Amino acid sequence: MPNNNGNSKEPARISNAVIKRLPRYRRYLAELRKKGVEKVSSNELSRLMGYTASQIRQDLNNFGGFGQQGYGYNVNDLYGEISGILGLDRNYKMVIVGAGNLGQAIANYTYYYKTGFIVDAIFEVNPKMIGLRINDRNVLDYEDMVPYVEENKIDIGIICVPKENAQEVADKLCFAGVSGIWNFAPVDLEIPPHVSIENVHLSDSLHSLAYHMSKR
Amino acid sequence: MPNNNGNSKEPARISNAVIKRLPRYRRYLAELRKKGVEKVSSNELSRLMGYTASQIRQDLNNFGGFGQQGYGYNVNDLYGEISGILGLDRNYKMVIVGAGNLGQAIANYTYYYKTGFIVDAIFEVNPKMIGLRINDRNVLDYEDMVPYVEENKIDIGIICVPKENAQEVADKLCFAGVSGIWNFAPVDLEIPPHVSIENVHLSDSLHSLAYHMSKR
DNA sequence: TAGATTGTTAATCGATTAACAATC
DNA sequence: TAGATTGTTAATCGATTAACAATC
Repeated sequence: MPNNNGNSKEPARISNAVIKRLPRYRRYLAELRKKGVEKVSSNELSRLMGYTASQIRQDLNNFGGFGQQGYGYNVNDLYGEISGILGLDRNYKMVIVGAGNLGQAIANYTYYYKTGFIVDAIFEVNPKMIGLRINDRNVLDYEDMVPYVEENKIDIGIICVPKENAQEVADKLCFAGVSGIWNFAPVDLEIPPHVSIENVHLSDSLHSLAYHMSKR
Repeated sequence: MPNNNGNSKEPARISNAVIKRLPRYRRYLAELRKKGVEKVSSNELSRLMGYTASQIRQDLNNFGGFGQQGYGYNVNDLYGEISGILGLDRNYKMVIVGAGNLGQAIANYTYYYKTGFIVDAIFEVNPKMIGLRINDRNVLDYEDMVPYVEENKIDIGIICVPKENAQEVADKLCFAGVSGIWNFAPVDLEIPPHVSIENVHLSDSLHSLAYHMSKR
């Protein structure tokens, strides 16, 4: 039964540390599944992933008792449960804003599409690009973004514009009704509380790599 | 004076949580500097960044007493100190492995170049791409990667190949002597202890966005 | 049944926050 | 000097690990 703090209506608040580990669990379970492994114990997962067995059991028990004493966890079932917890049992409609290098790279990825994240269109201000097609999606005029997002019930806006314009784009996307923003601009954006945001700060990532490299 | 656990030779081990915040401090300080702001207190930074003033002072004091009682922190100086701590006071030579969408996108970024991260070459297995130029860099044969990395004293290898090939690429890069790996493949790589690794797991990022979106 | 392994409580560890003396 | 704000110690909070009874 899900741990819900003794209140049978409200689910317990899950810490961000746990949430960040879920996609990783899912990757390892996908791997095991592909290899035809049927069951896995917290101890085996521990050896594989480097978390303690205790942490693995704690993490999973935030969401329910998916295992069986004396047996372990069924790989397939657990994979399905985690996919469900992550919200991967539905599709997400996305738009990319900014058809520069990064926007194009993301548009050309087929991986997301395969897993239910569907890029619907790409918006751009540069008139030379408007009307082109990238990986079968239309490059549309940024001016038309708000009505498009409204009419097509877009779920996620992917921000691939220079940092100077990122906040304005975020404001428009939120106004138009997205419920998630995937931000690649190297700034922190202000977002209304009902919208989720996930940042991919590539420069921050590179800088922390530099830190670790220089401290040796 | 740097906090060094009472041992004057060994610097204190800095927690990863702190290190991950450093690039963000640096971004905000860069912003302030650009605006011509001369000094900033932990309280002002707190309001700006959303960390507690106490945490900011603790974080900075891991590395030294950069502030002045009754005054605060000099923006320029602190920016320089943090840049130095991150190891951004030198250049890094990099190679990209994999000239697909992501590899090309990274090659086309000029931002890294400006800040001392220099893409030297791009390696690819596809013979149709070898010999092309992307943003003024040569696309070279993957077969020639190891001697190239050795001869040119490459610091960082950027892995932009499919996940099936990522470990092999990492092994070769480490053998050839890189000291850092920036991994974009959605797998966890085994790396010798003297090499640093930073992962950009885009699918994990998207999946945690999906989690937050579905829990509302 | 006996052995294995979970679910869960308790103990530990580490990170964040609060408080305040030092000092510019 | 008085006021402001740091540097730093102590208190609190939360996350991880250990332990073990429950149970398949």
